[in-house]
Amino acid sequence: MAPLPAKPAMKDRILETADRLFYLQGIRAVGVDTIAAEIGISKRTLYNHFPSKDALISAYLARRFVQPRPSDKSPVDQILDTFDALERRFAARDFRGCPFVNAVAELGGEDKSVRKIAIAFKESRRLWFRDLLVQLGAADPEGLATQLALLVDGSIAQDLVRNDPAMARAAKAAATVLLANAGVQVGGAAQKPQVKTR
Amino acid sequence: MAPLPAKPAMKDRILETADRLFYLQGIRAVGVDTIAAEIGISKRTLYNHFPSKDALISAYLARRFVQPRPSDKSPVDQILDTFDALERRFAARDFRGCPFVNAVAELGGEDKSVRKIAIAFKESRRLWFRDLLVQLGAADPEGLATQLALLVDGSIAQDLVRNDPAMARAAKAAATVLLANAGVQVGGAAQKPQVKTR
DNA sequence: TTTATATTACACAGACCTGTGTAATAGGGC
DNA sequence: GCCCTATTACACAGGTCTGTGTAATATAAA
Repeated sequence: MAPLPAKPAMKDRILETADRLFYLQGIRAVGVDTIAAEIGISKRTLYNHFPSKDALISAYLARRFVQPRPSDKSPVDQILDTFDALERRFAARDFRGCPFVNAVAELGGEDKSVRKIAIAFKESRRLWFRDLLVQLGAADPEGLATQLALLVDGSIAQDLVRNDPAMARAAKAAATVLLANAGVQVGGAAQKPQVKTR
Repeated sequence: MAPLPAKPAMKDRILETADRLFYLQGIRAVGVDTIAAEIGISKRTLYNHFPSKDALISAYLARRFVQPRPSDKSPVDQILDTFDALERRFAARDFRGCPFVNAVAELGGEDKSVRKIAIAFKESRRLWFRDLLVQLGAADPEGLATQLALLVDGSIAQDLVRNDPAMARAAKAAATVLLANAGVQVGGAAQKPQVKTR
């Protein structure tokens, strides 16, 4: 009666490989034959685990949808660490932008399920920022969370094109200013300039 | 001896149509047959004007590389108007992100010429920001120009996924704060808080 | 061993793609 | 009229892609 007979090996291997190839080379650019050949299995086996390439694409994106794990660091450190982590990922040779943005870009807005999971991912990241900002007592946590998300996605898009990890540092610098302006004590002394934005 | 016999009609029509289809549906998703059929010409005619699809792709991206025209508005208005223009484009139904970012995302970083023109475009926009910031006497115009570019690309990526023109307003609000922090007088009174960013 | 399941090799259908070859045709300038 | 160029229709080569059908084979549990 074991619900999982501990035999998810093949399906996981397929997913891992599809993830790597889809992400690095693009979804349309990678055929199922290529994925199967890379693992060393037959195409038939792949289709025994996933009914179609679309199903594999969905599973790929679902696998990429990971929530940031809880941290015991201070909220402001968690926010700023985001940009340090980005910089590290930019420096890695296998970084190729945001898989959700890339999927929407290459599959088109018509693909409903892809857009849906991409929206869900972006919103979950925004809410993660927002909750931390609420803990910090920042002014307008909703708006500021959106702005931080813009900086994240902006640096990702810029790095995708330019291959320049400095984009993450620029985003962090901007985030620092925005946080300080919202009354969050960041590194140095606290300020409350509250520039009016409209 | 007229250098241009005023007969660029066909080539332009091909480019216009390729631009629209490539941008809206993706480059890989649109075949040359589709483009020719959309114009109502034969595929042979298309290949008489462009030697390959790659050439058409390059021409498409080159056509998208437009410099912002000179304006007599104040530099700060030019900067902030950028985000208003973005919001208007987001609201249009035919907006589908940045064509350069999309091209790099779907064609992969291996395609040298595509990446090259994408980098050139991003850098030209950053320099446009930078020159305006120099005119304004802003602190650290280089860094701030990069940050503004991040906000532009971030809002574009977010809108591509979410279809939400409010992303442009959020970017504008963030830009306003960053400008004020750099000592630029924006709408209300000037401030010089100068949050230290490292 | 027997039985059930997973996997394999391999061919193939049907579609789509880029790019070319060719001979007929249209249309404007002289 | 004549000539030149652009365009057309159309077939086709050669490639890739997704997805299926099938019969043989491995593997592991009973």
